[in-house]
Amino acid sequence: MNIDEQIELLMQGTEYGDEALKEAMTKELRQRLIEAEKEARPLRVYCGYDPTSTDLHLGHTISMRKLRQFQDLGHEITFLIGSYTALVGDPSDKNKARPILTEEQVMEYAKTYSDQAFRVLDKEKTIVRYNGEWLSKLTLVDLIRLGQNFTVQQFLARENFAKRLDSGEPIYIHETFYPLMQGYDAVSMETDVQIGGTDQLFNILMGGRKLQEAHGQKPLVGVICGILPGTDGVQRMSKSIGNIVPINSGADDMYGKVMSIPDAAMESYYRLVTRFGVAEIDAFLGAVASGEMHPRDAKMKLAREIVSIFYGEDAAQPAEDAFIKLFQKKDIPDDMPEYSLAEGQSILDVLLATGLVDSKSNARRMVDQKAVRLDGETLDRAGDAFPHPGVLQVGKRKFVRIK
RNA sequence: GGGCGGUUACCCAAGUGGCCAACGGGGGCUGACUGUAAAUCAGCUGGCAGUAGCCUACGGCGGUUCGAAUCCGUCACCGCCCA
Repeated sequence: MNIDEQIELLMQGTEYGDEALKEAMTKELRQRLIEAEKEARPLRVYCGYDPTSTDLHLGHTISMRKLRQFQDLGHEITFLIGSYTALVGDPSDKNKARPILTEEQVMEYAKTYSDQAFRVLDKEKTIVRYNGEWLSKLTLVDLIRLGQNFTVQQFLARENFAKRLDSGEPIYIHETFYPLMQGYDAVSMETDVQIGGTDQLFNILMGGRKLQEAHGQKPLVGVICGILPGTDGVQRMSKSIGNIVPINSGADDMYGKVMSIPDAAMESYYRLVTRFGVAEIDAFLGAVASGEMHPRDAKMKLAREIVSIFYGEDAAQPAEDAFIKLFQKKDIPDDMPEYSLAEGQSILDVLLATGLVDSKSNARRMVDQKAVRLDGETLDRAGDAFPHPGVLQVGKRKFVRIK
C-alpha cells in the first residue's frame, strides 16, 4: 500500500468536528508515516481502555479495528489498560461522575477486555500494558508540575464541564486529573499516534500533545474515530441507552441485532467496524444507492462480516440461516427451551412458569394484545386451561416448546 | 457555618389534602405495515384478582387528618447564593 492509500485507510471513519483540525492531523500523520518509512521504524500507536465494565459491545471495538489497521501496516501497537485511570473515571460525555472502582474490580474487568480485544487484534503482535506502571509512581509534586501546564479555563471551555456548570451538576476536582493522567500515558510511552473516540478529543489533543511538548517530545497525532450509532441508528451505542450489539451474546443474536439497525446507519457500521477496504465499501454503498443492490442484502453482508469477525466464518453462515428461517420465513427456530406441562395449569400459569413473561398481569396484557400463540394459533383467553403441548410463542422472538 | 430551593415510577417531568397507580414526553413492549428493519398508525407499560376489588408505591423515619405524593417535624443526599 502506498502512503496515500495508507492515509485513506487510516483516516477512514475519523471525525474531528472541525475540517481544519482533520486536515492538520492528516498532514501530521502523513509526515510520521514518511519518517517511519525512512527511518525503518514502526510508529508507536496506542489506545487506552478503562476497564469499567465487562459488557463490551460493538462500539468498543471501533478503536480496536483502527489499531488493527495500524498493526497490519507493521506498526507497534500497545493495548493500554487504564488500571489507574479507571480509578478516577473519565468525565468525558458523562453528565455524572463515574462510581469509583476497586482495584480488584478493575483487574477482573481488564481480563475480559483483553480477551475480547484479541478477537480483533493480532495477539502475537500486541503489547499489553497497564498505566498503573507509571502513574502509580507519580508523586504529588509530579502531579503539581503536570497541572502547571493547564488552566482552569481550558477545562471549563470543554463542553461537558461547561454543561454541568450551567445545569448545576457537580464537577469533582479529581475528574480534572483524568486528562493529565492520560496525557502522562502518552509521555511515558513516547507515543507517535493515539487512537480514541470523539469523546476523547479533549483528552488526546489537550492532554497528550501538550504534556509531550512540555517533556520535549514531538506531539502525537490523534486519530479520532467516529461514533457508532446503536441499534436505533441515531444515538451512540451505549449500554445505558440500551441500544447495544453485545460482543458476547452469541452469533445468532449478533446477526439479528445488526440486521435490526436502520439502513441509514449501515455506512457507519461498514466504515467503523468491518475489515473491508475503503474502495470495497464505496462500491457496496454505491451499489445500494444506485439500486443495484437491495439494502437488505447489503445489510446481510454486513451482519455476516461482523459475526465472522467475532465468531469466525464457520459461525456466520448458521447465524444467517437461522435468521432467514426465523424472521424472513417467520418459521420457528430449531432450538428452543422446553417445558413440561404440569396438571391443571392455565395458559397464564404456563406463560409465567416458562419465563416468557415476568408477571401474570403482563401475561394477561400479552394475551389481550394477541401476542401469544400456540402452534401458530392465537390464544385469547388467558384464564383457560392450557390446551395442548406444542410450540408456545410470545411476541416475535420468544419461543418455548411445551411438552 | 448561614439563607433559599430540590429529592415523584427505567429516564425527564407534571401534580401543593380526597377526582392519583399518579398529566405529558422519552424509552420499552405488543399489533398492523415491511426487506428483519426504519418511518407511520394503534394499544399497553406496579403487583394480585379479573373486568367490582385489594395490596405496594411519590428520598428515610415519625406525626397531623376521616383521608397525604401533597401539611408538620426530623434525618439523609443534592443544588444555588452568602461566608
